[in-house]
Amino acid sequence: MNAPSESDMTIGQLARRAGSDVETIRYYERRGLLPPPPRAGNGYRRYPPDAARRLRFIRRAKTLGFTLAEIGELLSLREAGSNRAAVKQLARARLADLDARLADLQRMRDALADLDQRCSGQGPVSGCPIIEALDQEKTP
Amino acid sequence: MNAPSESDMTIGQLARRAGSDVETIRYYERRGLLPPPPRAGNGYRRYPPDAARRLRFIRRAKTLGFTLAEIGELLSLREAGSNRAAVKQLARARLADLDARLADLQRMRDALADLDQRCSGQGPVSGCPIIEALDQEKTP
DNA sequence: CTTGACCCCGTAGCCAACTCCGGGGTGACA
DNA sequence: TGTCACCCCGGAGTTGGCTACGGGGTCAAG
Repeated sequence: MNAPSESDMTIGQLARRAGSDVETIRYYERRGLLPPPPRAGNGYRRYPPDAARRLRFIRRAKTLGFTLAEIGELLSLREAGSNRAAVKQLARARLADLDARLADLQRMRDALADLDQRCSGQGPVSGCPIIEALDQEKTP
Repeated sequence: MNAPSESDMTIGQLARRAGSDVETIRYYERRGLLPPPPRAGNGYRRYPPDAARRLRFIRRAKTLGFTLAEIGELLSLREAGSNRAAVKQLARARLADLDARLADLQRMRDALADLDQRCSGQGPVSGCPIIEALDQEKTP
């Protein structure tokens, strides 16, 4: 059993099918996100069709902001058939992190947009609201 | 002239006064953000009082999201006494970058918040909306 | 005279997620 | 037989902004 199947792919074929990159796939394997596939006689990796599914899982999880470590956890959870609570906990942690980063960036954006609006863009640097804001203590 | 002044600081004093760190100051010097200060007879750096001002400039610019490279540009612009337009251009570029990152994070956040809300947190992983969303093609 | 805080230097390590390099084997096609 | 795309591997390099390390000098207090 487990004979090489017609539908198996090389790493390049997998990369194309999953919209990924050969080096990235090898990297994920080193990281433990992808199980080492069986090898053909020449040493080439031979991927079963569902390897593409796993790769796409990783890609989608990345678009939600999960780190590779977290994605590894998600994949384990899925395989272990464990409780949904663990998944939700991971999502919650990621959500909290996203909210924190959003708040930080939003604060930057608002402050900078305000300065940008107040800077005419004309005349010498001295007196420029942007430079002045950076230069001196804020007088609240 | 340029004799060591009473008000000069060692690097540690500067760090405390500017709310920074000794190692960070030396790093900024290597990066070219801070000019190499004159040295005392024992080789110690001796900073004039306005070094703290420059350090605080850097710190504030960081809170607006500028990179150290951009902060270096801002400092040069300030010293060169050049046109305000260059400053505004830097601010605009930073603003555009912040907006892009905000949009990206916001998209992640919304998608993840939606999944989180739809996941009961109870029961087995199979059927969990979060895992399912990652697992299969979106059906549009 | 010793302790401890401070200072000097160059270099290496850290984080994430790749990305590239060099050197070498494999396989389909002309 | 050549050539070209593909595959293998281990290891180093990239980005940004620090942070740590090791080994050594300096200085004021006690």
